[in-house]
Amino acid sequence: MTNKKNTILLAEDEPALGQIIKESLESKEFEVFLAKNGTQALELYEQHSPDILVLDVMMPIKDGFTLAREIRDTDDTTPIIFLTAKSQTKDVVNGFELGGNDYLKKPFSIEELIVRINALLKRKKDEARILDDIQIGAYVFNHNKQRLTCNEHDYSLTHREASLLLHLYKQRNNVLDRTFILNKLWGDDDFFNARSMDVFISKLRKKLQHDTTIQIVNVRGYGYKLIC
Amino acid sequence: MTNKKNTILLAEDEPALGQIIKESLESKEFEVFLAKNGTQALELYEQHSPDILVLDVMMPIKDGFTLAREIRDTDDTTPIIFLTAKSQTKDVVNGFELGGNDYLKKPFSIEELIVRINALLKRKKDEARILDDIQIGAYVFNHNKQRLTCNEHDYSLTHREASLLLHLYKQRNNVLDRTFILNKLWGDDDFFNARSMDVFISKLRKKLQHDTTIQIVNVRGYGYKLIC
DNA sequence: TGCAAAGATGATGTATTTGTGATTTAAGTT
DNA sequence: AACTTAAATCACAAATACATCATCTTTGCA
Repeated sequence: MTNKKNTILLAEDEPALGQIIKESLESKEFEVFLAKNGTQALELYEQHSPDILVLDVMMPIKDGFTLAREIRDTDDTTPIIFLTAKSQTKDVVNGFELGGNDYLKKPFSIEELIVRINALLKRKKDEARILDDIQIGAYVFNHNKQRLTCNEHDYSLTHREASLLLHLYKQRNNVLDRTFILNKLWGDDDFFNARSMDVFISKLRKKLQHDTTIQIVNVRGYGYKLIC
Repeated sequence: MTNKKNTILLAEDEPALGQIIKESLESKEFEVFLAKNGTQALELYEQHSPDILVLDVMMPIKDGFTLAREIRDTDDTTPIIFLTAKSQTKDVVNGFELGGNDYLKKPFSIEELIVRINALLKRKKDEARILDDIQIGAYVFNHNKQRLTCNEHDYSLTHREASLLLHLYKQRNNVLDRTFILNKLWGDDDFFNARSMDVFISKLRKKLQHDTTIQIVNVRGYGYKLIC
């Protein structure tokens, strides 16, 4: 993926504070759009589709909470961090209920803001990753393309194989319940589907055999565990 | 899904504080396992596989950071909240780098802890949801089962249809780039794949026609936008 | 207004996927 | 050690998915 700067929309009505936060973030290789009220922030949001929003709660014309509510109407993925002078926990609750992802009380350290921004961006990236390459031992598994690659070996997986492997991966090093997976993928955990599932486990094992540290072990009566 | 209590592993060496947090959380319908040091916490973690971890950083025998590092070796999904008396931002940075998901400085309000716990649990649930039912207008879309349902209409989707719809959904109300989707799903954006994609857009439109508020609109030369 | 490029849609033959049966192997139990 | 139940593996017919072709419609622009 391209390695361009992450963009931040910063809404802060106090000019001096806004400027210093902006500069600090820019020095950490973020691209920052600074708005001095909620209305201006909404404009900048629509123009630039920033990666993350840092919103002061108390602003003239339109406050941070109202702005967040408007944005969340159509966009429930872009992370939001609220900044506030109020120390009322009621506001914290309010912020999270509106779909905020973090809440920082003034005064805060810039360092901490940056850490929390990075944590949310990392999460966002991790979530997207499910659609990209997943490392499993020496293999690369792409659920979306239904491919499983290991050195010169390159398998294309069927839908069943790919879904099953994804579930095993999501529970890696833990037992994945037979009935859970049968209900989830086959829709019903009857005898025949269970036989069918056996076959697909078998197929996956064959394709995963080039890295012996990876194993799909059976837990008799319960399910399967992907060890990697 | 079952509606049983969410479980919390709380590691806090100060007995009085530990007890009061435990009771507060229990009053909010959480099931709480209280450990008084990192070693005991690890045992409880392995016994109960809690939904979320709340770890005091400074503890005798084994501190919260060390514990987190051990847990993250095999489990990078269970959310971790650190509690600390230290106000050094260096520690906050440290906490997040170890794979922590939130960091609360003592003294904190119980209310705020609860809000942050709920925010992380909600996120966890949302992430799992990608494997479950997604609402699109009057439809229910299950990417995993490759099904699309609307009242009495019930379609089973092919892998291509399901993946395409998921991508459109993830970018809903925004333009999804043609070449992006071609590279992502077909692996290459040549002429023939583009024709193929047209066909699948067509098939999706047909299956989505029972709710007229949903539309896949073409943006000539760029891509498609799912409006819902 | 007309032309060229982009997009939409239906039909179809080929290739792939999957459920199921038959058979073998392994794991617990008495 | 015999027995019961669960799991593994192979093979194959029926069902399904997909690329591609042919044809038609829309859009943007000269």
